[in-house]
Amino acid sequence: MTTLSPRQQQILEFLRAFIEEHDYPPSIRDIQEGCGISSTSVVDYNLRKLEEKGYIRRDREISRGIELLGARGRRTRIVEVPLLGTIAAGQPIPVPSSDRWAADAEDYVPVTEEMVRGRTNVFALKVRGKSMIEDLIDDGDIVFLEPVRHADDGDRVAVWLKDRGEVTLKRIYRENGRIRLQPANSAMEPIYTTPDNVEIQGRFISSIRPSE
Amino acid sequence: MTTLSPRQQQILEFLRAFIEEHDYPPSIRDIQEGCGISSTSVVDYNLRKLEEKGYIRRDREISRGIELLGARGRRTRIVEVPLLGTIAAGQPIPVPSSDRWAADAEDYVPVTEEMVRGRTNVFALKVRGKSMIEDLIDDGDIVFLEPVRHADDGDRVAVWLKDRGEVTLKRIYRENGRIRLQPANSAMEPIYTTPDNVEIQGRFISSIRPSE
DNA sequence: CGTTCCCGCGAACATCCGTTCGGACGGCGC
DNA sequence: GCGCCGTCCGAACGGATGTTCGCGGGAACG
Repeated sequence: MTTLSPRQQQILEFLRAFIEEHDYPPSIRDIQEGCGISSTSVVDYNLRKLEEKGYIRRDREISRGIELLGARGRRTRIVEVPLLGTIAAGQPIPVPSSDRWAADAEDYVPVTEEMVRGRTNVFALKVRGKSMIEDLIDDGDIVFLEPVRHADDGDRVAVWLKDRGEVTLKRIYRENGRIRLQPANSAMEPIYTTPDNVEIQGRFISSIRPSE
Repeated sequence: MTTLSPRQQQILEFLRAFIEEHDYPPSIRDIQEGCGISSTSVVDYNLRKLEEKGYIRRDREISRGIELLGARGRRTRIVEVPLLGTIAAGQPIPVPSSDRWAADAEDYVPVTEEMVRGRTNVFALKVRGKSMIEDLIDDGDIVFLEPVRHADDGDRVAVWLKDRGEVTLKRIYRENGRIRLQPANSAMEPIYTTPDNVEIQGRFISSIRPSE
């Protein structure tokens, strides 16, 4: 990335501070005053430079049409993932449909779009228990799942066990007519059951660990 | 919180969508067109209502001077954390100073501010090896550290071992005059050394697991 | 029916604001 | 010197934008 003149650094820093404070970008004249510049054209000139170099994006002819870009000229968006409940809770988790998939979410988890790996309709569950500890999923972690009905052997999936009326996160394996739900915890035994007793609710995408 | 008229809900929703798309608020006339309203004064009227009811904040006389308030409006900010290198690399990692703390970063990791727990000057390192696997930090994970020089017993810290010319992530314990660097991996032995051989570079805050 | 209140409409106004243009200053290479 | 280039200056133009005001329709109420 190209180098910035002192004035450009100053303007960039002012942009950050201004947006941080106001939640909307400054006008050219705001920048002018804030940086002690004597003419608006100087601001315009340097903003063009900053745009060429990929630090900002401008919408021409539009007041305050300045958008700060990230490190490599990219813009990281935030996805609000609905937190639908706890996994291993006694209640089955309603699987979201795509139209009103988040209507009954208690809460939302804001994460960078990288966490959902480009998937759509991702939902989140809070993990209870340590049954997946060897897959590095701890008690209290939040897991992100994509709503799928089918999974491959070895996938980490949230399944609803009909006879137990319970949803659990396990690795799934099909073994000659029956289903093995394998915890990632050597102290725990797998669950064996039949295909008609399980309903796959989602496949594991990623997880985060909330503040300790 | 008071109830909103359909028009006010419509405007509020438009505000959210517009800001999400542009990163700056709409003008009155943007709202007018976007909501199919025939007069700017109607927009102004309803914006006043929204401000009275506490959904937005307005800066008078300032174009696009609208700020979204409230839980759903509160924007989660993104922090660009400099990725300074790999931990357990052969090279000591230069600890950033607060003024030019990120000048030599190879890359930046965008994360929600929750990941840095409100700390400032946080930096990131990519983990190599499984020495902290029982603390749920895997090979390839990215850890976030706050630059500190001192730590308490049991803290997970990045330390520079002077004699090895190496930086490593371990739990630190002081034991009658010497230092024990404890891996979270029962297959590995702790490192014993002397206080003058270690230099604490940062304390563990959180970690993420990049795409698999 | 009259009054009041909420809400919408249209136009006009004053200002805000992005853009442009001519000019100037200083460093650098030829 | 001379030209070129990056940067800055001051002023002006014109469109964008927030604000205001008078007016009207409709619902609720006495």
